[in-house]
Amino acid sequence: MTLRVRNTLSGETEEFVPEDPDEVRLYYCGLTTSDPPHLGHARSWVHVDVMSRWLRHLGYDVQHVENFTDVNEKIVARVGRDGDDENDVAEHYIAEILDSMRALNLERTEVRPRVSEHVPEIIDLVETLVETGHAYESNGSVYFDVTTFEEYGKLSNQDLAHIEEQGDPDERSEKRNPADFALWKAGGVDTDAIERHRGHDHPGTPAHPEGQTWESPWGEGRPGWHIECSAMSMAHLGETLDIHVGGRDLVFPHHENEIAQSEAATGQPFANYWLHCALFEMDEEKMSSSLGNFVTVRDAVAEYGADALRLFMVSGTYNSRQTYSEDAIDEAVERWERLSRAYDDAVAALDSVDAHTKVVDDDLRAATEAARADFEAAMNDDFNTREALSALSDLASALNVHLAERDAYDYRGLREGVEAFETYGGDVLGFSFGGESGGDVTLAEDLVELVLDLREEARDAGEYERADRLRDELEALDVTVEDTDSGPTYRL
RNA sequence: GCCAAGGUGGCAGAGUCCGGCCUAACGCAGCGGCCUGCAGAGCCGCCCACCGCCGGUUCAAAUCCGGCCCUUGGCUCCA
Repeated sequence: MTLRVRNTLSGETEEFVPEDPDEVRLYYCGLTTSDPPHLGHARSWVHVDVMSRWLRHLGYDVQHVENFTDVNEKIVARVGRDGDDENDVAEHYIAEILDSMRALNLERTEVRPRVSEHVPEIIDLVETLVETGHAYESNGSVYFDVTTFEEYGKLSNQDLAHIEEQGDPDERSEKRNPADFALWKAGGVDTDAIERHRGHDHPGTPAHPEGQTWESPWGEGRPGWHIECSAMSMAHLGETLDIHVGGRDLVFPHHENEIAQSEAATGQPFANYWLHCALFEMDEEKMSSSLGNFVTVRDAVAEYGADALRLFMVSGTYNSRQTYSEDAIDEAVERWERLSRAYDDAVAALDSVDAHTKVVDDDLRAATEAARADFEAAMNDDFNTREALSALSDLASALNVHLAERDAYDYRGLREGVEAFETYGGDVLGFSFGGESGGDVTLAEDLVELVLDLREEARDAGEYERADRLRDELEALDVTVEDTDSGPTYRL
């Protein structure tokens, strides 16, 4: 069984073959450090994280690079509100981004390059493009000449002549063609752009915030938007990437331009597989920072927990848009409860069984095998996390049936089921089964158990009214009590 | 207008590239039963879709072909 992926470049699902048989070089277009990360970003993060985890599961050494765009007018627009200067603002949001990533249980990426630390590489790349005739200087700015790259438009499947028609010929008189894009921008920041981004929500900020500029062969200036990803990915992963991932909203112009400038400069394919994550929709429009219709990762994790959120994200496939709503997340919370409960119950049963038991449940073992095979097949089919999740649900059902209908447990069967949960649900989908208990949790557990002892005394005495009141009071504190044959259990 | 991705049950969302096992998965919600002092969880079962519309190909189509309608994304900063 081999991995197949949907490649935006070809429009087809292809067998995945990395350049190096043991390694996968993956680049993901990261965030601009000017706003708090929201669930839309988290959706892509989680999917890329799962892709990377699956590739590791398949045995590849994954080099996963995700950049921070810390040079941008939007950041300058935040100066005075979120920091004293551009770098300060960027640091502020990078800290929040990293916190959010940790909170979502994302695996750490190998390299997290920043634009501000790669200006020399950017200048080198621009110089190469100028020297080879693919770019030209104009009033201290440098533009990529799209007519010099025959394949321009191949990713977004657009005709250059048509793109040219869309451009505003008056917008930049210094460009040769309307579709040419800036590699290097002369002078300081674009004050119009800053005012646009500032909107009306930044009272009290300086009237004319300064943006940092860098020395270049064309004078003082700032890098263009698209060039950074080419320069940084090449710096860390070489001229040809195996996989380039990003949001579907970046296909044009950003990714198209990355291909043009990179391939024009190196003569090599920039990325062999282009994967695009679809977006969240709220009330039939995408969730985005600029529309203001977002929920921050911080708030969502606090309210629903990382596991329910991750489950919500992977309950759609990465390349299909997904509807965001409170109801949809509530469903994910319920699903997560079901999965984690099945796991917890299986582990508890396993702990109670003698490892030398002769009990064998063929149904359970067969169901576990089937779930494993289904999960593998689903992930290999263009990372179909939705199908994978259903395989995990099937496993949960099989374990529940075993626990509910057998009076003697199959040790090996249970152990295999639990291990499958840990491998596929934990290692691959990134759920934290079993939970973790810190000092406060331990104290809370002791207290809950104390209350439960009192409740058992009441129940034994037939004082159900008092017993139920204790249970209700615990429920009000988010402690769910459940009575079982072997005594009460609870979940925090 | 052009490019791209979609339109599947109350909701959500797979399956469509490689037509038949899809009278449509896994779930959530709802209903009934088992279990239980009760509740919850779990288990068993049920309810709800002829897969946007029209036409075509085929022994056979949600899946292929043609046309149309609608939604979203991109063409300006954006995961």
